[in-house]
Amino acid sequence: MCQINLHGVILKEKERKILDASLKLFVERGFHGTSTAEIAKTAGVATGTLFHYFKTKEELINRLYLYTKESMLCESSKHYDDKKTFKENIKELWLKFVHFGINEPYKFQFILTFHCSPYITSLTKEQVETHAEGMLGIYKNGIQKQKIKEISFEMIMDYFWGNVVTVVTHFEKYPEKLNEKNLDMAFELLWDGISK
Amino acid sequence: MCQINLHGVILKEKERKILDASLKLFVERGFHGTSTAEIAKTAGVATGTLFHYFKTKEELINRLYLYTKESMLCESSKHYDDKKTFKENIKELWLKFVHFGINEPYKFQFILTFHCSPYITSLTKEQVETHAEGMLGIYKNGIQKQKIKEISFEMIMDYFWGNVVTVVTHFEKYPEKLNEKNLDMAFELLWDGISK
DNA sequence: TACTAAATTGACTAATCAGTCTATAATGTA
DNA sequence: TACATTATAGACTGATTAGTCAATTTAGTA
Repeated sequence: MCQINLHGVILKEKERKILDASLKLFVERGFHGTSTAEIAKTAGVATGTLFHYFKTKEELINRLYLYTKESMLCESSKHYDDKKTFKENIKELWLKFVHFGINEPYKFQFILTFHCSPYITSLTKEQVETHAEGMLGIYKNGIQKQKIKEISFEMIMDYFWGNVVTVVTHFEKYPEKLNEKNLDMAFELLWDGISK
Repeated sequence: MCQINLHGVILKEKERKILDASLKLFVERGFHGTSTAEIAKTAGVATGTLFHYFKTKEELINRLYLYTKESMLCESSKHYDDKKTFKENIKELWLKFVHFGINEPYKFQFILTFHCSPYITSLTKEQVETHAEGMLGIYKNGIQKQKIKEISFEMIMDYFWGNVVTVVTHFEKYPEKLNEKNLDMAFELLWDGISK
């Protein structure tokens, strides 16, 4: 459900093609390494059409950021489930991100590369809730139940996200190793690190 | 000792200034986002001088990669010390990388950003030994002494390096949190993850 | 000193860039 | 149908780019 619209706005077909072409090219060659002419050509539209939908190249990358980040977050918006153990709750969230990274490598890489870049305005960043939302509930719960170490929320957050990135990158590098057993082992590295 | 020369070749002063200016600008604005004119201006030389030392912009970034990566590796070339415990050995290596990242944020960020970029040729990558060298000895030792989990070397390597990146990035974001206690806690996250 | 090679300069160039503009086609609406 | 709005196209433009080149200075050597 959460695929063709962005903040509730349905994307036109050519707009979509431009975003998809940009995603591929920005990841492969970077922002300045990709010309608007190349994007238009890859998307199969004229440059005029590109600038009809996106006023500037910067607006294009900002809209692309919203597009990719929402695509990731809508996969992982679930909240804490009391019927499952604490560890299972964390693992579920972890797996959602890891699967997103594996199934959508371009979107994942784009978020990684550009979430700290100067082209993405702070206004854009404010428009998407961070992936911290899901984690905050889990963190409070974990501290309260004394399941996780007494480490600051910021540290756990960065550690959790860093672990997701590591694991996704690892299985991208060694795709033949991707199976449930290795995925479980990778999660244990994280879990044994943060749990008491 | 290992600062002004590169593969034993001593750098001329202007060559040095060009590399330093490039490092700053490439990290801040990216490869294509930085013009050779800007680099020359920042370095205080003419564009002709830049192209006298570096045939092309690509050669410049490749030499810069060698320069930064050697700068990192020469800080951490020590081998396994049997007088210390296994954990202490790992921690020492870990701290070397973390300190490098904190003390040389531009070099660290440059390596992070460009080690997977298409501008760095595979020939260049072959010229610097990977940071795997120091780790391999530790890994074999750890498996043999049954101190670490039975996980593939590649996974442990990626996990170790991912952790270094996470920790450096974290303390860059929250510099007020940088102290020995928090550094120790950060290491425990890694250690408890990989140790049996 | 006299000669050579290397270092340094900055004006210059062909190519490429983001973005514009005018014309035309498609779509919606009354 | 008649009219207005939106979508699409691609040639075009002024600015910027990586890299060149001829002229000049500096450094090394005999």
